[in-house]
Amino acid sequence: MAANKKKKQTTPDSRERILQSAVRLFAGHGYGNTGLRELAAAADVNLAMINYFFGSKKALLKEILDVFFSGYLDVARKEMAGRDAVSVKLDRFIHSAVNYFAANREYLLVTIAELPHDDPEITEHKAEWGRQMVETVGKQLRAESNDTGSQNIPSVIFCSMLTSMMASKFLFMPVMEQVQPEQLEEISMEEYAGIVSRIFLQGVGDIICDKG
Amino acid sequence: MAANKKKKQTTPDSRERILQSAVRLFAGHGYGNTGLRELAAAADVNLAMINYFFGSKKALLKEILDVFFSGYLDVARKEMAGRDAVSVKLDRFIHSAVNYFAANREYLLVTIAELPHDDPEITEHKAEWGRQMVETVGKQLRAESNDTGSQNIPSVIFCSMLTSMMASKFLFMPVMEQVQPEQLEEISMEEYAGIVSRIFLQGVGDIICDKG
DNA sequence: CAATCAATTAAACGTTTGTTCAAAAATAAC
DNA sequence: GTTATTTTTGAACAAACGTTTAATTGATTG
Repeated sequence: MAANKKKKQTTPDSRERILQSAVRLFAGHGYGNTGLRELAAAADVNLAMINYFFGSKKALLKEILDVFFSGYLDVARKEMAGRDAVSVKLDRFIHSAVNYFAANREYLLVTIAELPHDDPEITEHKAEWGRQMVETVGKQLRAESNDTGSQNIPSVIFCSMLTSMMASKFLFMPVMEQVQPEQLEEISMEEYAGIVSRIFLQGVGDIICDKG
Repeated sequence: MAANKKKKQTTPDSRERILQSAVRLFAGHGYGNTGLRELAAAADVNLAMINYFFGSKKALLKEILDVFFSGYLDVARKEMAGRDAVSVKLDRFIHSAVNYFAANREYLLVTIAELPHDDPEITEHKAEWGRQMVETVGKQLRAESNDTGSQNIPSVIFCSMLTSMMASKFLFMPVMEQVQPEQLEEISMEEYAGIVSRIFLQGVGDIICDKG
Protein backbone atom coordinates (compact mmCIF):
# COMPACT_ATOMS: atom_id res chain seq x y z
CA MET A 1 0.00 0.00 0.00
CA ALA A 2 1.61 3.19 -1.12
CA ALA A 3 -0.71 4.93 1.32
CA ASN A 4 -0.63 8.04 -0.76
CA LYS A 5 -3.24 7.57 -3.48
CA LYS A 6 -4.89 4.29 -2.86
CA LYS A 7 -7.93 4.42 -5.07
CA LYS A 8 -8.63 7.67 -6.76
CA GLN A 9 -5.75 7.49 -9.15
CA THR A 10 -6.99 4.32 -10.77
CA THR A 11 -10.33 5.93 -11.64
CA PRO A 12 -9.23 8.70 -13.91
CA ASP A 13 -12.36 10.11 -15.43
CA SER A 14 -15.23 7.73 -16.18
CA ARG A 15 -17.07 8.49 -12.99
CA GLU A 16 -16.43 12.18 -13.33
CA ARG A 17 -17.54 12.24 -16.95
CA ILE A 18 -20.82 10.59 -15.98
CA LEU A 19 -21.40 13.18 -13.26
CA GLN A 20 -20.60 16.10 -15.54
CA SER A 21 -22.81 14.84 -18.36
CA ALA A 22 -25.59 14.06 -15.92
CA VAL A 23 -25.62 17.59 -14.56
CA ARG A 24 -25.65 19.01 -18.05
CA LEU A 25 -28.46 16.77 -19.27
CA PHE A 26 -30.58 16.96 -16.13
CA ALA A 27 -30.33 20.74 -16.20
CA GLY A 28 -31.25 20.96 -19.86
CA HIS A 29 -33.90 18.28 -20.28
CA GLY A 30 -34.89 17.59 -16.72
CA TYR A 31 -34.13 14.58 -14.59
CA GLY A 32 -37.19 12.62 -15.61
CA ASN A 33 -36.78 13.28 -19.31
CA THR A 34 -33.18 12.12 -19.43
CA GLY A 35 -32.60 8.45 -20.17
CA LEU A 36 -29.59 6.55 -18.91
CA ARG A 37 -28.66 5.52 -22.44
CA GLU A 38 -28.61 9.14 -23.54
CA LEU A 39 -26.45 9.90 -20.53
CA ALA A 40 -24.10 7.01 -21.20
CA ALA A 41 -23.65 8.18 -24.76
CA ALA A 42 -22.98 11.76 -23.69
CA ALA A 43 -20.42 10.62 -21.15
CA ASP A 44 -18.91 8.20 -23.66
CA VAL A 45 -19.33 5.34 -21.25
CA ASN A 46 -21.03 1.97 -21.23
CA LEU A 47 -24.59 2.02 -19.92
CA ALA A 48 -23.80 -0.34 -17.07
CA MET A 49 -21.09 1.96 -15.72
CA ILE A 50 -23.66 4.40 -14.41
CA ASN A 51 -25.20 1.98 -11.99
CA TYR A 52 -21.78 0.51 -11.29
CA PHE A 53 -20.52 3.84 -9.97
CA PHE A 54 -23.70 5.36 -8.59
CA GLY A 55 -25.98 2.42 -7.87
CA SER A 56 -29.10 3.91 -9.40
CA LYS A 57 -30.38 6.88 -11.33
CA LYS A 58 -31.88 8.35 -8.19
CA ALA A 59 -28.60 8.01 -6.29
CA LEU A 60 -26.94 9.93 -9.09
CA LEU A 61 -29.42 12.75 -8.60
CA LYS A 62 -28.82 12.68 -4.86
CA GLU A 63 -25.10 13.09 -5.42
CA ILE A 64 -25.70 16.09 -7.65
CA LEU A 65 -27.87 17.71 -5.00
CA ASP A 66 -25.29 16.96 -2.33
CA VAL A 67 -22.46 18.48 -4.35
CA PHE A 68 -24.42 21.66 -4.90
CA PHE A 69 -25.75 22.04 -1.38
CA SER A 70 -22.46 21.34 0.33
CA GLY A 71 -20.74 24.01 -1.75
CA TYR A 72 -23.56 26.45 -1.09
CA LEU A 73 -23.40 25.77 2.62
CA ASP A 74 -19.63 26.29 2.60
CA VAL A 75 -20.17 29.73 1.11
CA ALA A 76 -22.75 30.57 3.77
CA ARG A 77 -20.59 29.37 6.63
CA LYS A 78 -17.57 31.26 5.36
CA GLU A 79 -19.21 34.59 4.58
CA MET A 80 -21.75 34.77 7.39
CA ALA A 81 -19.17 34.20 10.11
CA GLY A 82 -17.24 36.88 11.93
CA ARG A 83 -18.13 39.93 13.93
CA ASP A 84 -19.04 42.34 11.16
CA ALA A 85 -22.44 43.94 10.87
CA VAL A 86 -25.13 41.73 9.42
CA SER A 87 -25.51 43.96 6.39
CA VAL A 88 -21.81 43.65 5.64
CA LYS A 89 -21.92 39.89 6.00
CA LEU A 90 -25.01 39.66 3.84
CA ASP A 91 -23.35 41.71 1.13
CA ARG A 92 -20.31 39.44 1.22
CA PHE A 93 -22.51 36.36 1.19
CA ILE A 94 -24.55 37.54 -1.77
CA HIS A 95 -21.47 38.26 -3.86
CA SER A 96 -19.90 34.90 -3.06
CA ALA A 97 -23.11 32.94 -3.54
CA VAL A 98 -23.88 34.58 -6.88
CA ASN A 99 -20.41 33.69 -8.09
CA TYR A 100 -20.87 30.17 -6.81
CA PHE A 101 -24.18 29.91 -8.64
CA ALA A 102 -22.59 31.19 -11.83
CA ALA A 103 -19.71 28.74 -11.59
CA ASN A 104 -22.12 25.86 -10.94
CA ARG A 105 -25.08 27.03 -12.95
CA GLU A 106 -26.20 23.57 -14.04
CA TYR A 107 -26.00 22.16 -10.53
CA LEU A 108 -28.17 25.06 -9.40
CA LEU A 109 -30.75 24.46 -12.10
CA VAL A 110 -31.03 20.76 -11.33
CA THR A 111 -31.47 21.57 -7.66
CA ILE A 112 -34.12 24.22 -8.19
CA ALA A 113 -36.08 22.14 -10.66
CA GLU A 114 -36.13 19.25 -8.18
CA LEU A 115 -37.05 21.40 -5.17
CA PRO A 116 -40.82 21.07 -5.44
CA HIS A 117 -40.91 17.34 -6.09
CA ASP A 118 -42.08 15.13 -3.30
CA ASP A 119 -40.08 11.94 -3.63
CA PRO A 120 -39.63 11.17 0.08
CA GLU A 121 -36.17 9.75 -0.38
CA ILE A 122 -34.96 12.95 -2.01
CA THR A 123 -36.99 15.41 0.02
CA GLU A 124 -35.25 14.04 3.08
CA HIS A 125 -31.91 14.97 1.55
CA LYS A 126 -33.04 18.45 0.62
CA ALA A 127 -34.54 19.03 4.04
CA GLU A 128 -31.31 18.11 5.80
CA TRP A 129 -29.38 20.69 3.80
CA GLY A 130 -32.13 23.25 4.24
CA ARG A 131 -31.97 22.71 7.97
CA GLN A 132 -28.25 23.46 8.07
CA MET A 133 -28.66 26.46 5.81
CA VAL A 134 -31.44 28.01 7.86
CA GLU A 135 -29.47 27.38 11.02
CA THR A 136 -26.29 28.93 9.65
CA VAL A 137 -27.95 32.05 8.30
CA GLY A 138 -30.58 32.34 11.00
CA LYS A 139 -28.04 32.30 13.80
CA GLN A 140 -26.27 35.33 12.42
CA LEU A 141 -29.49 37.22 11.95
CA ARG A 142 -30.82 36.58 15.40
CA ALA A 143 -27.56 37.84 16.87
CA GLU A 144 -28.35 41.37 15.73
CA SER A 145 -32.08 41.22 16.10
CA ASN A 146 -32.99 43.99 18.53
CA ASP A 147 -36.48 42.98 19.42
CA THR A 148 -37.69 46.52 19.13
CA GLY A 149 -38.18 45.93 15.41
CA SER A 150 -41.89 45.50 15.00
CA GLN A 151 -42.25 42.78 12.43
CA ASN A 152 -39.59 40.13 12.11
CA ILE A 153 -39.16 37.69 9.28
CA PRO A 154 -39.09 33.93 9.89
CA SER A 155 -35.67 32.64 8.94
CA VAL A 156 -37.01 29.98 6.60
CA ILE A 157 -38.74 32.71 4.62
CA PHE A 158 -35.65 34.84 4.76
CA CYS A 159 -33.39 32.08 3.39
CA SER A 160 -35.86 31.08 0.71
CA MET A 161 -36.31 34.62 -0.52
CA LEU A 162 -32.64 35.43 -0.61
CA THR A 163 -31.74 32.22 -2.38
CA SER A 164 -34.49 32.65 -4.93
CA MET A 165 -33.45 36.19 -5.59
CA MET A 166 -29.83 35.28 -6.21
CA ALA A 167 -30.84 32.37 -8.41
CA SER A 168 -33.38 34.31 -10.47
CA LYS A 169 -31.02 35.27 -13.28
CA PHE A 170 -29.96 31.66 -13.82
CA LEU A 171 -33.45 30.27 -13.44
CA PHE A 172 -34.94 32.65 -15.99
CA MET A 173 -31.91 32.81 -18.23
CA PRO A 174 -33.08 30.15 -20.70
CA VAL A 175 -36.29 32.11 -21.21
CA MET A 176 -35.03 35.66 -20.94
CA GLU A 177 -32.14 35.23 -23.34
CA GLN A 178 -34.78 34.64 -25.98
CA VAL A 179 -36.63 37.75 -24.89
CA GLN A 180 -33.81 40.26 -24.78
CA PRO A 181 -30.41 38.59 -25.17
CA GLU A 182 -28.54 41.89 -25.12
CA GLN A 183 -29.73 42.87 -21.65
CA LEU A 184 -28.59 39.64 -20.12
CA GLU A 185 -25.19 39.41 -21.71
CA GLU A 186 -24.10 42.96 -21.20
CA ILE A 187 -24.36 42.67 -17.45
CA SER A 188 -21.40 41.19 -15.60
CA MET A 189 -21.72 38.78 -12.73
CA GLU A 190 -20.29 41.41 -10.41
CA GLU A 191 -22.91 43.91 -11.50
CA TYR A 192 -25.64 41.35 -11.02
CA ALA A 193 -24.46 40.52 -7.52
CA GLY A 194 -24.39 44.23 -6.77
CA ILE A 195 -27.97 44.64 -7.91
CA VAL A 196 -29.16 41.72 -5.82
CA SER A 197 -27.32 43.00 -2.78
CA ARG A 198 -28.59 46.54 -3.17
CA ILE A 199 -32.19 45.55 -3.67
CA PHE A 200 -32.17 43.06 -0.85
CA LEU A 201 -30.55 45.43 1.62
CA GLN A 202 -31.95 48.80 0.56
CA GLY A 203 -34.85 48.01 -1.72
CA VAL A 204 -35.47 48.93 -5.29
CA GLY A 205 -35.90 52.55 -4.20
CA ASP A 206 -35.58 55.08 -6.96
CA ILE A 207 -33.32 53.12 -9.24
CA ILE A 208 -36.04 51.15 -10.99
CA CYS A 209 -34.93 50.25 -14.47
CA ASP A 210 -34.42 51.35 -18.05
CA LYS A 211 -33.38 49.89 -21.38
CA GLY A 212 -36.71 48.83 -22.80
CA MET B 1 -78.00 25.98 -32.16
CA ALA B 2 -79.20 27.16 -28.84
CA ALA B 3 -76.41 29.74 -29.06
CA ASN B 4 -76.13 29.79 -25.32
CA LYS B 5 -73.94 26.83 -24.41
CA LYS B 6 -73.02 25.16 -27.62
CA LYS B 7 -70.27 22.82 -26.55
CA LYS B 8 -69.13 23.22 -23.02
CA GLN B 9 -72.20 21.76 -21.42
CA THR B 10 -71.86 18.35 -22.99
CA THR B 11 -68.29 18.06 -21.67
CA PRO B 12 -68.93 18.16 -17.98
CA ASP B 13 -65.65 17.38 -16.36
CA SER B 14 -63.44 14.76 -17.98
CA ARG B 15 -61.17 17.28 -19.65
CA GLU B 16 -61.05 19.41 -16.55
CA ARG B 17 -60.29 16.45 -14.32
CA ILE B 18 -57.36 15.51 -16.52
CA LEU B 19 -56.00 19.04 -16.34
CA GLN B 20 -56.40 19.26 -12.58
CA SER B 21 -54.78 15.89 -11.97
CA ALA B 22 -51.99 16.70 -14.40
CA VAL B 23 -51.12 19.90 -12.59
CA ARG B 24 -51.12 18.09 -9.28
CA LEU B 25 -48.97 15.21 -10.49
CA PHE B 26 -46.58 17.30 -12.56
CA ALA B 27 -46.05 19.60 -9.60
CA GLY B 28 -45.46 16.76 -7.19
CA HIS B 29 -43.48 14.25 -9.23
CA GLY B 30 -42.29 16.33 -12.13
CA TYR B 31 -43.46 16.28 -15.71
CA GLY B 32 -40.95 13.67 -16.86
CA ASN B 33 -41.57 11.34 -13.95
CA THR B 34 -45.33 11.27 -14.41
CA GLY B 35 -46.73 8.59 -16.69
CA LEU B 36 -49.94 9.01 -18.62
CA ARG B 37 -51.38 5.87 -17.07
CA GLU B 38 -50.80 7.26 -13.60
CA LEU B 39 -52.46 10.47 -14.70
CA ALA B 40 -55.40 8.67 -16.25
CA ALA B 41 -55.92 6.74 -13.05
CA ALA B 42 -55.74 9.89 -10.93
CA ALA B 43 -58.24 11.66 -13.16
CA ASP B 44 -60.44 8.56 -13.25
CA VAL B 45 -60.42 8.57 -17.01
CA ASN B 46 -59.46 6.21 -19.76
CA LEU B 47 -55.87 6.50 -20.93
CA ALA B 48 -56.84 7.40 -24.47
CA MET B 49 -58.86 10.38 -23.31
CA ILE B 50 -55.74 12.35 -22.55
CA ASN B 51 -54.51 12.39 -26.10
CA TYR B 52 -58.08 12.74 -27.30
CA PHE B 53 -58.48 16.04 -25.50
CA PHE B 54 -54.94 17.36 -25.55
CA GLY B 55 -53.25 15.66 -28.47
CA SER B 56 -50.06 14.76 -26.65
CA LYS B 57 -48.38 14.84 -23.31
CA LYS B 58 -46.32 17.83 -24.34
CA ALA B 59 -49.39 19.74 -25.49
CA LEU B 60 -50.88 19.11 -22.06
CA LEU B 61 -47.85 20.70 -20.47
CA LYS B 62 -48.10 23.63 -22.84
CA GLU B 63 -51.69 24.21 -21.82
CA ILE B 64 -50.70 24.22 -18.15
CA LEU B 65 -48.02 26.81 -18.82
CA ASP B 66 -50.45 28.90 -20.86
CA VAL B 67 -53.08 28.85 -18.13
CA PHE B 68 -50.58 29.99 -15.54
CA PHE B 69 -48.88 32.66 -17.63
CA SER B 70 -52.07 34.19 -18.95
CA GLY B 71 -53.40 34.58 -15.43
CA TYR B 72 -50.10 36.02 -14.23
CA LEU B 73 -50.06 38.46 -17.11
CA ASP B 74 -53.62 39.51 -16.35
CA VAL B 75 -52.55 40.38 -12.81
CA ALA B 76 -49.62 42.41 -14.11
CA ARG B 77 -51.70 44.30 -16.65
CA LYS B 78 -54.38 45.08 -14.11
CA GLU B 79 -52.19 46.20 -11.22
CA MET B 80 -49.41 47.95 -13.11
CA ALA B 81 -51.77 50.21 -15.02
CA GLY B 82 -52.96 53.62 -13.98
CA ARG B 83 -51.28 56.85 -12.99
CA ASP B 84 -50.18 56.02 -9.48
CA ALA B 85 -46.56 56.10 -8.39
CA VAL B 86 -44.52 53.09 -9.41
CA SER B 87 -43.98 52.07 -5.81
CA VAL B 88 -47.72 52.04 -5.23
CA LYS B 89 -48.34 49.99 -8.34
CA LEU B 90 -45.57 47.57 -7.44
CA ASP B 91 -47.04 47.10 -3.99
CA ARG B 92 -50.44 46.38 -5.49
CA PHE B 93 -48.93 44.03 -8.03
CA ILE B 94 -46.98 42.10 -5.42
CA HIS B 95 -50.04 41.55 -3.25
CA SER B 96 -52.17 40.42 -6.17
CA ALA B 97 -49.47 38.22 -7.66
CA VAL B 98 -48.71 36.51 -4.37
CA ASN B 99 -52.39 35.75 -3.95
CA TYR B 100 -52.53 34.46 -7.49
CA PHE B 101 -49.52 32.25 -6.85
CA ALA B 102 -51.11 30.91 -3.67
CA ALA B 103 -54.38 30.16 -5.42
CA ASN B 104 -52.55 28.42 -8.28
CA ARG B 105 -49.60 27.00 -6.38
CA GLU B 106 -49.30 23.83 -8.42
CA TYR B 107 -49.47 25.68 -11.71
CA LEU B 108 -46.66 27.88 -10.45
CA LEU B 109 -44.53 24.93 -9.42
CA VAL B 110 -44.91 23.20 -12.77
CA THR B 111 -43.98 26.40 -14.55
CA ILE B 112 -40.91 27.09 -12.44
CA ALA B 113 -39.66 23.53 -12.64
CA GLU B 114 -39.96 23.64 -16.43
CA LEU B 115 -38.36 27.07 -16.81
CA PRO B 116 -34.76 25.90 -17.24
CA HIS B 117 -35.47 23.09 -19.68
CA ASP B 118 -34.50 23.62 -23.25
CA ASP B 119 -37.14 21.83 -25.29
CA PRO B 120 -37.38 24.29 -28.18
CA GLU B 121 -41.09 23.77 -28.66
CA ILE B 122 -41.77 24.72 -25.06
CA THR B 123 -39.11 27.38 -24.66
CA GLU B 124 -40.78 29.22 -27.49
CA HIS B 125 -44.00 29.28 -25.50
CA LYS B 126 -42.30 30.49 -22.36
CA ALA B 127 -40.41 33.17 -24.23
CA GLU B 128 -43.58 34.57 -25.74
CA TRP B 129 -45.12 35.02 -22.31
CA GLY B 130 -41.89 36.38 -20.90
CA ARG B 131 -41.81 38.93 -23.69
CA GLN B 132 -45.27 40.22 -22.83
CA MET B 133 -44.48 40.24 -19.13
CA VAL B 134 -41.26 42.20 -19.53
CA GLU B 135 -43.01 44.62 -21.83
CA THR B 136 -45.93 45.17 -19.47
CA VAL B 137 -43.84 45.71 -16.38
CA GLY B 138 -40.93 47.42 -18.11
CA LYS B 139 -43.15 50.05 -19.70
CA GLN B 140 -44.43 51.21 -16.34
CA LEU B 141 -40.96 51.37 -14.89
CA ARG B 142 -39.45 53.34 -17.72
CA ALA B 143 -42.23 55.88 -17.39
CA GLU B 144 -40.90 57.04 -14.05
CA SER B 145 -37.26 56.48 -14.77
CA ASN B 146 -35.60 59.86 -14.31
CA ASP B 147 -32.31 59.22 -15.99
CA THR B 148 -30.46 60.92 -13.20
CA GLY B 149 -30.46 57.63 -11.36
CA SER B 150 -26.96 56.33 -11.80
CA GLN B 151 -27.36 52.61 -12.21
CA ASN B 152 -30.51 51.23 -13.76
CA ILE B 153 -31.67 47.65 -13.78
CA PRO B 154 -32.44 45.83 -17.03
CA SER B 155 -36.13 45.01 -17.09
CA VAL B 156 -35.56 41.31 -17.74
CA ILE B 157 -33.51 41.13 -14.56
CA PHE B 158 -36.10 43.16 -12.72
CA CYS B 159 -38.96 40.87 -13.74
CA SER B 160 -37.01 37.72 -13.03
CA MET B 161 -35.97 38.87 -9.59
CA LEU B 162 -39.41 40.05 -8.55
CA THR B 163 -41.10 36.90 -9.79
CA SER B 164 -38.55 34.66 -8.09
CA MET B 165 -38.93 36.54 -4.87
CA MET B 166 -42.70 36.25 -4.84
CA ALA B 167 -42.50 32.57 -5.75
CA SER B 168 -39.85 31.69 -3.18
CA LYS B 169 -42.22 30.59 -0.44
CA PHE B 170 -44.02 28.19 -2.75
CA LEU B 171 -40.87 26.93 -4.38
CA PHE B 172 -39.18 26.12 -1.09
CA MET B 173 -42.31 25.13 0.77
CA PRO B 174 -41.95 21.36 0.21
CA VAL B 175 -38.48 21.54 1.71
CA MET B 176 -38.97 24.17 4.38
CA GLU B 177 -42.10 22.65 5.84
CA GLN B 178 -39.89 19.74 6.82
CA VAL B 179 -37.37 22.13 8.33
CA GLN B 180 -39.63 24.31 10.43
CA PRO B 181 -43.30 23.66 9.74
CA GLU B 182 -44.46 26.09 12.41
CA GLN B 183 -42.77 29.11 10.85
CA LEU B 184 -44.41 28.53 7.50
CA GLU B 185 -47.91 27.86 8.67
CA GLU B 186 -48.19 30.65 11.17
CA ILE B 187 -47.64 33.28 8.51
CA SER B 188 -50.63 34.37 6.48
CA MET B 189 -50.53 35.04 2.78
CA GLU B 190 -51.18 38.70 3.45
CA GLU B 191 -48.23 38.89 5.80
CA TYR B 192 -46.04 37.12 3.28
CA ALA B 193 -47.02 39.53 0.53
CA GLY B 194 -46.27 42.39 2.89
CA ILE B 195 -42.81 41.05 3.59
CA VAL B 196 -42.03 40.63 -0.10
CA SER B 197 -43.28 44.10 -0.89
CA ARG B 198 -41.37 45.73 1.95
CA ILE B 199 -38.11 43.99 1.16
CA PHE B 200 -38.37 44.63 -2.53
CA LEU B 201 -39.24 48.29 -2.16
CA GLN B 202 -37.29 49.26 0.96
CA GLY B 203 -34.83 46.45 1.54
CA VAL B 204 -34.39 44.16 4.46
CA GLY B 205 -33.17 47.12 6.49
CA ASP B 206 -33.23 46.65 10.22
CA ILE B 207 -36.05 44.16 10.41
CA ILE B 208 -33.97 41.08 9.73
CA CYS B 209 -35.56 38.09 11.40
CA ASP B 210 -36.17 36.12 14.56
CA LYS B 211 -37.78 32.87 15.64
CA GLY B 212 -34.92 30.39 15.51
C1' DC C 1 -86.59 6.35 -36.04
C1' DA C 2 -82.39 7.30 -38.38
C1' DA C 3 -78.32 9.96 -38.66
C1' DT C 4 -74.71 12.67 -36.84
C1' DC C 5 -71.35 13.83 -33.75
C1' DA C 6 -68.75 13.84 -29.52
C1' DA C 7 -67.20 10.99 -25.78
C1' DT C 8 -65.41 6.69 -24.12
C1' DT C 9 -63.46 2.21 -24.20
C1' DA C 10 -60.18 -1.88 -24.50
C1' DA C 11 -56.39 -3.46 -26.80
C1' DA C 12 -52.41 -3.31 -29.02
C1' DC C 13 -48.49 -0.82 -31.29
C1' DG C 14 -43.28 -0.42 -31.26
C1' DT C 15 -39.93 2.04 -28.12
C1' DT C 16 -37.69 3.10 -24.43
C1' DT C 17 -37.13 2.74 -19.62
C1' DG C 18 -33.93 1.43 -15.32
C1' DT C 19 -31.63 -2.40 -13.74
C1' DT C 20 -29.02 -6.77 -13.58
C1' DC C 21 -25.51 -10.32 -14.71
C1' DA C 22 -21.89 -13.11 -16.18
C1' DA C 23 -17.95 -12.75 -18.77
C1' DA C 24 -13.92 -10.13 -20.46
C1' DA C 25 -10.45 -6.70 -20.21
C1' DA C 26 -7.38 -3.86 -17.62
C1' DT C 27 -4.88 -2.64 -13.61
C1' DA C 28 -2.65 -3.41 -9.12
C1' DA C 29 -0.39 -6.24 -5.70
C1' DC C 30 2.85 -9.67 -4.39
C1' DG D 1 4.21 -14.43 -13.62
C1' DT D 2 0.45 -15.15 -11.12
C1' DT D 3 -2.98 -13.90 -8.18
C1' DA D 4 -6.46 -10.22 -6.74
C1' DT D 5 -9.10 -6.35 -7.63
C1' DT D 6 -11.22 -3.00 -10.26
C1' DT D 7 -13.16 -1.39 -14.45
C1' DT D 8 -15.55 -2.28 -18.72
C1' DT D 9 -18.44 -4.74 -21.81
C1' DG D 10 -22.55 -6.64 -24.41
C1' DA D 11 -26.70 -8.73 -23.75
C1' DA D 12 -30.79 -9.50 -21.68
C1' DC D 13 -34.73 -8.63 -18.46
C1' DA D 14 -39.46 -7.27 -17.35
C1' DA D 15 -41.87 -3.07 -16.89
C1' DA D 16 -43.48 1.19 -18.34
C1' DC D 17 -43.55 4.55 -21.82
C1' DG D 18 -46.48 7.74 -25.32
C1' DT D 19 -49.36 7.01 -29.01
C1' DT D 20 -52.78 4.98 -32.20
C1' DT D 21 -56.67 2.40 -33.76
C1' DA D 22 -61.15 0.48 -34.38
C1' DA D 23 -65.22 -0.34 -32.11
C1' DT D 24 -68.87 1.20 -28.79
C1' DT D 25 -71.61 4.16 -26.18
C1' DG D 26 -74.39 8.30 -25.38
C1' DA D 27 -76.64 12.21 -26.56
C1' DT D 28 -78.34 15.84 -30.25
C1' DT D 29 -80.27 16.88 -34.34
C1' DG D 30 -83.01 16.43 -38.59
